[in-house]
Amino acid sequence: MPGFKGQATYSVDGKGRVAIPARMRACMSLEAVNTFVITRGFERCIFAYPLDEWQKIEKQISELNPYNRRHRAFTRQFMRWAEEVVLDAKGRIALQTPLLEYAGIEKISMILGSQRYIEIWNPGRFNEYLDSEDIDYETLAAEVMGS
Amino acid sequence: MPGFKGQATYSVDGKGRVAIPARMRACMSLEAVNTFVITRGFERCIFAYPLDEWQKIEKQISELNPYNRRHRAFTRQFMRWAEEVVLDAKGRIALQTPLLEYAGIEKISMILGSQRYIEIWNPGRFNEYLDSEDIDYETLAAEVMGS
DNA sequence: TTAAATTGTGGGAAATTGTGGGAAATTGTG
DNA sequence: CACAATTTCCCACAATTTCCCACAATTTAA
Repeated sequence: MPGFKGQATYSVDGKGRVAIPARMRACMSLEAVNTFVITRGFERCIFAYPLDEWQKIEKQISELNPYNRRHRAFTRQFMRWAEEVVLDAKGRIALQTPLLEYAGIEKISMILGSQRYIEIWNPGRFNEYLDSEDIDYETLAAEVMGS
Repeated sequence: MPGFKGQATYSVDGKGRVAIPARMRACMSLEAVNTFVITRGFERCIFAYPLDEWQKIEKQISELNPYNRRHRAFTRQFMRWAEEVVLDAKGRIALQTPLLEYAGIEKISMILGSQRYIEIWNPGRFNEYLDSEDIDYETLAAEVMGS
């Protein structure tokens, strides 16, 4: 099970459809049955989980205690933005308006493979993110992966 | 058995009918036989459980001790607002006046998927809830799902 | 280097979904 | 038993979504 890799800049058409790059589609397992769950991601982008990966997360959510106020709050926030979408015959998914607004995406989107999931960004916003977050590749690597 | 997800803003007509979004209807198991149990929810919204899910909860309630005063109190409060409703041909359910009043719903309702059940809110009240409850998505996630 | 296959883009037609309202059936009341 | 009020069932319409086809660009194969 290889993770999602690579990046691409694709157009978003009038119906909110975005193509998922073929080489990323090729990484999906059969259990995902050509289905993604898209939702609000961190840093204002859209996350797209292949169905089988999403189900692992949802299982954790289902084990929370619904009589605990904070657990309820999290379940609501987590689930209400999520949406199951199936690839069409041309390998595209449809993104609903609320998610597009959240991510500030209009005509153009940037698609990143990020191991277990795919990220969909407004290209400009992604560059701002790179500038704002103090990301020096080597420093970051040492901090996160270093001893 | 995927949980309910997504959100929608739908109208409530003069007869108190609300459509359940098609995406959510698709999540119901066959055992639910197109039936929901609606009741008072927490945070002043309406909860709608698919019948099979409700039955699991009712089973837990049935195991409470009827000779314990607090258990009796909880059982009363839990059961007396509950109502079985069947989807009509267009995928709607009818909400009775007492529940609509409890949730403060008039013309417009907000419908949230929340894993095991669906929530129906007055949209304004939902926003107030978001403001009042301290909900920063990332903070909440860390708190509930562990660091 | 050319031909064939695949991939990304767009749009029209068909099916589904959400909304509202009227008529028939049911219920409760006097 | 009759009447009013409510609920259920059914139909019509508009909006949206889904499905399908055409075409251009790119990649792969010969």
